[in-house]
Order: sequence, then structure tokens, then C-alpha cells
Amino acid sequence: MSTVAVDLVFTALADATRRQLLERLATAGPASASTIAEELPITRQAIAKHLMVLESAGLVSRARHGKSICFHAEPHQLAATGRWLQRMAGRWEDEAAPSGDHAAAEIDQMRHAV
Amino acid sequence: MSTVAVDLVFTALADATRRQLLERLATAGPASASTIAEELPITRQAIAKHLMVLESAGLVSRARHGKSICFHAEPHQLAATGRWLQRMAGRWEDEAAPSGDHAAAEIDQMRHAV
DNA sequence: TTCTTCAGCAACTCATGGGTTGCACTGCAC
DNA sequence: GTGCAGTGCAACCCATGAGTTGCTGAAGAA
Repeated sequence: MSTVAVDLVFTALADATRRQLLERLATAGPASASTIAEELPITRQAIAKHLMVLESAGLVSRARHGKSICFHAEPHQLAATGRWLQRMAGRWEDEAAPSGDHAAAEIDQMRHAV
Repeated sequence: MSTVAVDLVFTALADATRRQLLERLATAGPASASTIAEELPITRQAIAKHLMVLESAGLVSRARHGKSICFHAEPHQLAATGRWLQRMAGRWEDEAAPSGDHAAAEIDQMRHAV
């Protein structure tokens, strides 16, 4: 996962409406922006904008059929982001561990840096 | 992990500066807002604000020593969020799988819903 | 062909948040 | 006590983004 991809995914997931949208698509099945607009208290335009953000993050994909467009969730990207987070956390924990009490050392350094 | 916690973590991670801050603390060790301010091209106040956001998300914790405050990264929360994401993705994949081609069914339904 | 319904585009309002400056407060060293 | 270094708080500017309205375009049905 590139830094850009991570940025897009986190930005997409930071908004509660977008997470709601994603969950809607994942649990209740694929739908168009118009269909979702009937279920939520916001306009089709707002939903379309959110879906574009989700799509650019790879969390949702579209499929055109005639004049209507069907969006469906992509859990793989979500899982990939989860793995990325865990890898990152693991690496940082490894970096912090071997040097013993890294924090204490830093604090000690701060104390004497007068 | 509660919905509120998830919201806070994603909001915190959505900002590039905050991710940079978090990585700085995780890799180069704990530091105070003033110390980081000397390394980055933004003011101490801006960094302090970001650190508050990271702290409220549980991604960073503070330790006061005299008049200076030392912040250090908390990889556990990052790992927990990663696990949450993967669990979510797994559940959604399970929901999509058993019903066969869910998307196709929905599209078919859309087609005939005139 | 015409009507209807869906999606796309553009402009706009308004709230939120990142970043700044300025000042007050608090420990520590002298 | 005084000065200095670090933090906290409040007000402010400005960019971004969420959401809206209005219109245009295109595809399918009668």
C-alpha cells in the first residue's frame, strides 16, 4: 500500500456518513446513489460525492447497467488497510522494545539538556 | 473498540501532519511539543493541537516531568484499529459470499423495478 | 418521438479544522 | 525574588469539505 492510498483510505473512513454508506453497501447489498438517497436524509448529490471519495480510495466500485450505476463495497481494501496498520504497529513496537526504556532515556536526556 | 473510538482514530489518522507526528514519536522516540516544533516547519501550538487529537484517539500518551511534557506513541491502539478493520472486512466478505452473486441479483431487481 | 428518470456538472452556503499570533501561567535555575 | 523556558488558553484568518439547489445530458419506456 502506498502512502497516497493510505491517505485516501483514512480520509474516506474519517467521515461518519461515508462509513455509514460503506456499511450500507456491505450489509444491505449494492445500490445506486439514488436508491441510497431515499434511505438517508441527505441528497443524491451529497451521496454521489461521498461515493466518489470512497471509490477513489478503492473501498467501493461501480458497475454501470443502462442508465443506472450500481455501487458495491470492496472489503479487500479495508482488510489491506487493516494489515497495513498492524504491520506499522508491530514495527513500531519492535523499535521501541530493544532499547529498553526508551522513554525514560529520553526524559533523562531532556532533564540534563540545560 | 467502540464506534466513537474508531471515529477518533480515523479522524486522527486522516491528517498527514498527524501521521508524520505519530511516526516521528514512534521511530525517533518520545519528545515534547517544543522539541518537535524545532524539527517541523509549523508552530508549537499547531503541534500541540495535533498531539491533543492523537491523545484523545489513544494513539499517543503524555508524561509530565517538571515543566516539560513528554509524548510517546501508543502502537497498541493502532494495532487494535487494524484488527477492527480486518474483522469488519471479514464479516462483510462473509455476508457477500453465501448469497451467490449478490450484485447481479440487485441489478436484476433494479432492472425490473419499473 | 416524447416523456420520464437517472446521472453529471457547476455554483453556492456554511461549518469545521489546520495554522497562526499574542498573552498568561508555571516550574526551574540563578 | 527575578529571569527564562516550557506549556495552556483564546481569538483570529483562511482553506477545505460537506451539503444544497438548479440545470443539462443521456438512456429507457410508452
